[in-house]
Amino acid sequence: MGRTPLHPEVSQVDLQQVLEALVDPVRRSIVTQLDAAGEDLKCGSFDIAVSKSTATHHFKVLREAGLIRQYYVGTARMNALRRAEMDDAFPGLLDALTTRQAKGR
Amino acid sequence: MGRTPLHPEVSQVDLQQVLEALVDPVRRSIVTQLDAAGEDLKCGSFDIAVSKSTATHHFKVLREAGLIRQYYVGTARMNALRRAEMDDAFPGLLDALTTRQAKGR
DNA sequence: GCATAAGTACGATCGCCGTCAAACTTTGAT
DNA sequence: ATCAAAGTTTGACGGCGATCGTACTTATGC
Repeated sequence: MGRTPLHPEVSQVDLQQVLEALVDPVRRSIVTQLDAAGEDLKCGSFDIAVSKSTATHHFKVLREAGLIRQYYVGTARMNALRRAEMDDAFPGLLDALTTRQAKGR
Repeated sequence: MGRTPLHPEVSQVDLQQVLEALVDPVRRSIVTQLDAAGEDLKCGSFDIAVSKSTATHHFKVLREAGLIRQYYVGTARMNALRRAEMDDAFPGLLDALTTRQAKGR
């Protein structure tokens, strides 16, 4: 497995790429689950209804958009929401999507 | 032409539909131009690099997502940003996209 | 009435994106 | 050493959406 995956600086990511990442319901669900958990989660512990290979794809898109940071712990790949950095680069965006109001709708 | 086009209540629109509308750069540009103008604009006065039929399609998507309200004035179709209603339904979302910071990136 | 302006409606095309299965890799446990 | 667990990689497939041109509709102005 690739030792440490590539992570962009959030300053290198543009709004377009972030929105393309967040428009997919599976990926947005990953983000909200991470936000709700308040801790890093391994890929396998998300509640998403897709195959493993599809999940890998979604995590990659989120990582390349600067939304999550990934690192290995044994065989497990952990996922961390890059909240502070995203809030700094795109103020209010994640807030607008992780509100209970937003998740309900 | 259809006299008065259909407009959903914002309460009938879900976040998924709004994001799908806003993820397209042409449509997001329409929204930011409306926001910057601070007044209603006719379809023809937007700075977008697509054909008229494509433009019609984009305005329809924005209208059905509850983002704009359309009405006729003569042969011109006017477009109004439904700011207050969207802010009420999805707090902070439009703010996050119309910030100068967001537009620059 | 006629021409022009401003959009709309309708197909058709084309590329991208989400999806999966299958084969593979790496790590940890027995 | 083997085996299982957890992801990754690759290739293929299918559907949806952005785009355009053409033909059509409606209103305004002369």
